[in-house]
Amino acid sequence: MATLGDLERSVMSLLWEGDTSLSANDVRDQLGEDLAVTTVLTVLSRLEKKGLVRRERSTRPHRYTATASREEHTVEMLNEVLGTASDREAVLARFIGGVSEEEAAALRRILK
Amino acid sequence: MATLGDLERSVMSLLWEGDTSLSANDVRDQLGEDLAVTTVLTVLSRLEKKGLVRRERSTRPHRYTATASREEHTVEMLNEVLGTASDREAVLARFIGGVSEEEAAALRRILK
DNA sequence: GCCCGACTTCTACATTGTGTAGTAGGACCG
DNA sequence: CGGTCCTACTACACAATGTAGAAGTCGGGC
Repeated sequence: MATLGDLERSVMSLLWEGDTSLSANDVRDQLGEDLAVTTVLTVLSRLEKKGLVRRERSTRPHRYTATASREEHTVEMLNEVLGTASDREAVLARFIGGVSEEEAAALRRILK
Repeated sequence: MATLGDLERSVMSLLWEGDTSLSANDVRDQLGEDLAVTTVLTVLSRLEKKGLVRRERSTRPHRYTATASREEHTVEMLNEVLGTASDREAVLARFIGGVSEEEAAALRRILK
């Protein structure tokens, strides 16, 4: 399971928000908290190991980017959760039954 | 986040499967592994604290039941994940776009 | 070619969640 | 009253995460 800690999530948010790649220092600056750069580097390494982040090693301050968009990642999570269901259709039915009317309309369009 | 460990998940499976409430001993017996009852009790307590399990304290071997069905729980998880999305519709679109044709048909029916 | 400063890697420690279980205490049955 | 059954409390190991210092490396200026 790719469960993220608070700091990891914050870092991913930054990488998902901006469309440019960031260096460890960029990340540290953009996070509100006052962290050591090594802390950020550790987190980035862990995220890389988890496959959520790609690291450009050829440039000298290495630059980091998310391997998938936030939406793609969220969909992966959804599918992971749905994968644990014994009765997928029952779960989908309830889940979809719970979305707003607007969203339901959008879904009808998509399913056409 | 209500993320479950392996043993916790196994116990929840038992409680979700059978429709009767179970005592700690029942759970221990029905799990394949050879665990101490105290282990099972610890896990059940933690699940209770997480709100996944209800404990009947009035009977002498306390009896345990899941507070929600497996499907309900899965839907909760899905909503939790969806809640982290910035663009819900985009996520839903991708997610729903990925289900099988059969499931899509079922969803169309539900959305009517 | 060599050194300095920036950058990365390695190592480390605290905290928390989970698996696992022993031990002690309360209630009941005989 | 003693044994049995059950629960509560306590404990410990292991992994994940937040946090950072110390040590190593690399590129650019001299």
